[in-house]
Amino acid sequence: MKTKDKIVLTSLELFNTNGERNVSTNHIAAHMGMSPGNLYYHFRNKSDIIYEIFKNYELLVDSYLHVPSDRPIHIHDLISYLDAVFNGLWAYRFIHRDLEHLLSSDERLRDDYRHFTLRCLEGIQRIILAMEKSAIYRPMAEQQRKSKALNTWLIVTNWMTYLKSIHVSENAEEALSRKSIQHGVYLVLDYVIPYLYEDKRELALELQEKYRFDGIAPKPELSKAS
Amino acid sequence: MKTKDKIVLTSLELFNTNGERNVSTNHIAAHMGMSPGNLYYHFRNKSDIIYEIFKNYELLVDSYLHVPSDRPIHIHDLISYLDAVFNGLWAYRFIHRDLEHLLSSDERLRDDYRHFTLRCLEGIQRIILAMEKSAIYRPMAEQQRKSKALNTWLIVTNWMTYLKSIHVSENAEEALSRKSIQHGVYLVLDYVIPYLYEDKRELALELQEKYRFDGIAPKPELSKAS
DNA sequence: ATCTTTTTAGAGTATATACTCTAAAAAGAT
DNA sequence: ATCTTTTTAGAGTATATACTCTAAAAAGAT
Repeated sequence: MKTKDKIVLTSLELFNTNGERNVSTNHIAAHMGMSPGNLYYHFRNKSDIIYEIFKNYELLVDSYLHVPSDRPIHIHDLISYLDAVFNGLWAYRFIHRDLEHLLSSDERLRDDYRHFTLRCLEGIQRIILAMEKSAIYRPMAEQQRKSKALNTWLIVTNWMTYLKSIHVSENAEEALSRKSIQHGVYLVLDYVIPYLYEDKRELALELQEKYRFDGIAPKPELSKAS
Repeated sequence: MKTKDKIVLTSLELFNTNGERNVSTNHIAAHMGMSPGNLYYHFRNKSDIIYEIFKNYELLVDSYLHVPSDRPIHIHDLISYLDAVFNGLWAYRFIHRDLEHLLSSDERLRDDYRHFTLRCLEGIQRIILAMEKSAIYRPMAEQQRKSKALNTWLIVTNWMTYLKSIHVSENAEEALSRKSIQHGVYLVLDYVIPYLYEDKRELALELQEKYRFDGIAPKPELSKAS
């Protein structure tokens, strides 16, 4: 593997575990056992590394957010979408956690991210529409479809941040178990299910159950205020 | 007003407009026309300023997230909750935007925020339950109530970040108009309405309509990928 | 009027960070 | 075998930032 690719991989790993803000270019170089000078031979600056990582993420998401063209869409497709989405979210979790700062320090990323978001929202709407056509979703007005897509987006992109914020320990690795990530799928399904036709609901509820994870809120301790 | 309170106010203002990360203690002092030394006379460090701001926010939210004890709950109460929530969100918007970093650099804040979140989730659940009892919401299982509360929380706390991320300009002030903030109310209502009894839906839809704002996604431009 | 406490200014400092520059080593081409 | 290009190490730098320290001014108490 080329040094350049290794830098991207190492950076992603460090960003994910420590947060972009806490990982300097010196850290990345040190972690790879190379000199800072060398790192800067491969990348002009830190933003370029981040940008390249984002581009990979974009590619990943764009690759799976498609309505099947050769056959009607099925409930299982919905599950695969959600699975894929939350896996991607996990693999690039630093992006949504440090989004604010990333966007404010790189105009190019900001632009791309905006388009990426709009593209995803359109994709979700197309999926909803396809579901309506296969008699899975009840038909709805365009405005409603928009709201559904947006709410779904908000839930999905905030899931990582929520999980990190709710856990006691600073150390993300133990807190953010695979299981707790998957509970995101459960939540989105909870949002989706009321709009399904009655005959599909049972299957959906069954599938949903596999994603449930109750160990999220760590302590059932009594809260201070009412 | 005491200098200490002025520091808190100025900091909140600067954090909101520029993001906590981009506002140094030197900036705050300069913006107030005072010396850094003076600022550090009033606050031991930057974290203490942030902590005090958070405590104010906590107080604000805790003050309105209550089920009325003397009368049954009404749909209008729901609207007031949402109005209050989004106003609070706006007034302290830097918190949810820079949450990740704030929590990772202050253990005390981290703990308090966790409790705050759990408290809010419980509050939302209590409101849902009260709505069920006043024959507004259809009755649901506890697990479902939990999911609803959590999804609502995710939508609400991500709304600010979404708005900032989707706008072209770096300058938040023009992008984040009062109107676009309010669209968050519209979205949450969209989530809520299907669970209402039929006879309440029309009123809810009417109330919802006032919060609609279509100018969110700035350009209807064609996206690059399908 | 004098003493004490609070508040302020302003210069200064340690540290981290993103990034540069130069020279040497390694790899590749013919 | 020699030349050219790519890759690397390592020392160094400018800058921002959070925070400290000291001395003086202002405010308050009696």
